[in-house]
Amino acid sequence: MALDHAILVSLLEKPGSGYELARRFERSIGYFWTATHQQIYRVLKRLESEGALTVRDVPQRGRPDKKEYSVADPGRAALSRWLHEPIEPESLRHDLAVKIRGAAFDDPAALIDEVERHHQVHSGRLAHYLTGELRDFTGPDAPVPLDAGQELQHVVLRGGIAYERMTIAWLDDVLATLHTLSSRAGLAVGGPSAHSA
Amino acid sequence: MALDHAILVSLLEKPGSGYELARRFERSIGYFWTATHQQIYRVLKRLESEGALTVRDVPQRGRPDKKEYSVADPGRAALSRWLHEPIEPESLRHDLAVKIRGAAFDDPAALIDEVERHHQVHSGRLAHYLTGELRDFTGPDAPVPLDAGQELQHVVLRGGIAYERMTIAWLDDVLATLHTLSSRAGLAVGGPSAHSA
DNA sequence: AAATCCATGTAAGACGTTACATGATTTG
DNA sequence: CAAATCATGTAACGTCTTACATGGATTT
Repeated sequence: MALDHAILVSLLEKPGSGYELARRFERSIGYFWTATHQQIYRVLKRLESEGALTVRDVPQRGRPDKKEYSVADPGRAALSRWLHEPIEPESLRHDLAVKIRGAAFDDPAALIDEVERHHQVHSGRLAHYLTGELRDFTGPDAPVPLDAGQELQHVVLRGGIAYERMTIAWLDDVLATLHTLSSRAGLAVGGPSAHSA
Repeated sequence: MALDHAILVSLLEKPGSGYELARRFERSIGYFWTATHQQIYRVLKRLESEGALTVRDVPQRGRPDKKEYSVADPGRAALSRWLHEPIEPESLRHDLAVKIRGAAFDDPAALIDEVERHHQVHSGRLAHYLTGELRDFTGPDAPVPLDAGQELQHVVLRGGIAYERMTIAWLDDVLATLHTLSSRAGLAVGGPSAHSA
């Protein structure tokens, strides 16, 4: 289960509360793993009961107290064990691709808006990643040289950037295909004036 | 739930048994959605009980009988409804990226073998996709012109090909980063002969 | 006054994985 | 004769998602 390990890595990078972890999963860690706060709270509890984490109650003024979790030695050891185990290359689950193949049995043109919406979302993510890259790794305020942890974070971020660029190019390809098919649909072999069923 | 819809699309493309679907999920549909035979049998039963599918018992000689499922009108309607609903752009779950970030707290060089193994798997998938593309869409035996369904299958396959190419390039980047870090680890600022802790 | 943020949680249900089970036929 | 292929399923368990619930502080 990689959620355990993703949480351990994130807490090693910086201790924090369940709420803070949930925010990180919307940002940097979220580039490659998603989780909701419900999942996170459950796993934090389990990892603490297993001794992998320690908690510290942090009272706050004007805010609910928070529980700050840190990685304990057994947690670090469990992570290290996992790092040395081989894992399966992941398999995709891509709803949009199911839709595209399904469109053959419906109206392909009806998918155009949906694909354009996905295009916008991915363009937004790319812009966000590029901003983060400039801020943390390649801009004038970035540390020089980067330490090992930062180099590794950077190469993961480059993966996210490459993924978004590839996806955007593919969505352009999909849009071109859908446009071709819908203009083709109006035409029979003899030309625009041909009879239709 | 996209497994329902992936099964409906696959059965619209060609009716078949649970076993045959499981094989397809290892191949063409599996480019973008995975499922095991246990999941498939459960969903087939449910879809049939809901009236979305019809079954036909096909006796076979020297083999267990099979149940051939086809999509009924309510199933087609359910698929069409889903096609017109917006879906969320998917979020990644990439174990290897978790490992790469985790490597900062362990030995980055220990990841090299694992990354090379993933590289090989993705290279194999790419070769497999390219073979399929040549056979079905771009080679001399492919139909000309392709119909709408084939064009849509092809654009999805192009997505799989782009994904594998992007991933392979990224894994090269990861390997270069890991090699740089492990050669750097042996060196202190003053050069190879510097003292170590 | 309403919405959003911080901060934590419970509960129910859907979904997915792994292991187990059967049995004939074909291939090596 | 052993292993793989075809074909279907059950059971148990683990994970993930969605909805519900609370309550003060801050922002609009």
